[in-house]
Amino acid sequence: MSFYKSSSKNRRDRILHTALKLFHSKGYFKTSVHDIREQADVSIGLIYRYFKNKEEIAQTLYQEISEDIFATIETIIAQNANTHDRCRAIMAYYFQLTEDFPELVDFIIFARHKEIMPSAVSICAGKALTRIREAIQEGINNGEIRPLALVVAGPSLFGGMTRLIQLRLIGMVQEPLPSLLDEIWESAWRAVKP
Amino acid sequence: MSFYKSSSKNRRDRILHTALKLFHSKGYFKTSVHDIREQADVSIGLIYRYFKNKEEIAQTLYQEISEDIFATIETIIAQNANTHDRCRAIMAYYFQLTEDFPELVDFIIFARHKEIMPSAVSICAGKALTRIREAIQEGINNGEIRPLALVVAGPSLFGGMTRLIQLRLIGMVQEPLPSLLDEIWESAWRAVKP
DNA sequence: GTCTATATAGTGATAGAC
DNA sequence: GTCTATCACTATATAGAC
Repeated sequence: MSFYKSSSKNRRDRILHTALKLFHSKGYFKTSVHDIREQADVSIGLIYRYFKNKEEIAQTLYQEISEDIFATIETIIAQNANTHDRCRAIMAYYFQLTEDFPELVDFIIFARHKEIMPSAVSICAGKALTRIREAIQEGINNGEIRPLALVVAGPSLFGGMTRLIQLRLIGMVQEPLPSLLDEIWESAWRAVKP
Repeated sequence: MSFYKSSSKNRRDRILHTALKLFHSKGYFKTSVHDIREQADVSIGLIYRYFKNKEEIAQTLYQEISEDIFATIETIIAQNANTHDRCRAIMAYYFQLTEDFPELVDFIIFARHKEIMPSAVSICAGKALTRIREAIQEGINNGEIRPLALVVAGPSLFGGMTRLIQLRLIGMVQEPLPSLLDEIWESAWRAVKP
């Protein structure tokens, strides 16, 4: 479906794919449009035909990736019956995503969006994150999770995961994340279960 | 002691202080040396007399702040007798630091150091973080913490805190963090206690 | 120590041919 | 749709006076 899943022949997708790779390896601000041009093997003119400017490349990236992740989260929630199973499946999904597409996770979770896309309207939340919070709230309401403020329950459940992903991305964790899932999930759930 | 604690008359400290403020509000890459010049009310020439280049400003910032934080962590560890009390005090410290000097915490924890300071030698770890990890390992060894891999225990204990700080910095948490300390600490400790 | 003025290079973005 | 050539600007960094 998305530009990052196939090494697209489609030129627009190739631009996006290349941009994401470079944003990850060099950082957004150190990546020039000329860098993208060179690596994607297209012309400057073509890039500016598809995207108004560099920021719009980042915005497109953000939107398309967010959409994909959100869809998966929805599916996971639909396929699992309770908060425990849902959250665990979500964690497994993010871990696998990090192994398969590290540059994608880096961009969507750890990029400084306000800095990169100042003109975008408050995306910092992200649809997926909102959906996850709703699921947690439901768990609190029905007693699966002990009565915590939502603002605390979220970080309690997923803070460890987020930190592990970050450490993995900067090379400070050697183990593939899925191999740590059982252990970190056990911790996360102990933190919030009644 | 440090440049950020007093609104220094010292010009070098004023440059550092101003740079940190701007790195936080605009981001490192969108802050030009001329911006720093203007806000700090000094000349370009003076900035380049004290610092080789823009990156060295960031490095100095990182080093001096790290040093301060590390010293505090050492003190906290010395003043508390066990892992539980030490880690809780560390969490309280970071929360208070975030309220008092948000731009400092933002820079030291969430800046993309590899991107900003590519020529610096592997600072991503940070002395303070290493020290904290040692304290956790000690807790695992003496049975205060259940037998977890260190790579999992760290994020389990402090992942929630880190995430809360991040959310607070981007304005998605309204409550002052110290008011959430009891609740998040309870979660953190439940996650790792035997 | 502190300043102003300037060199240099690279970046985002456009124009216009094919 | 796709390309090349080029503009206008900004930013880093230096030179050299006081």
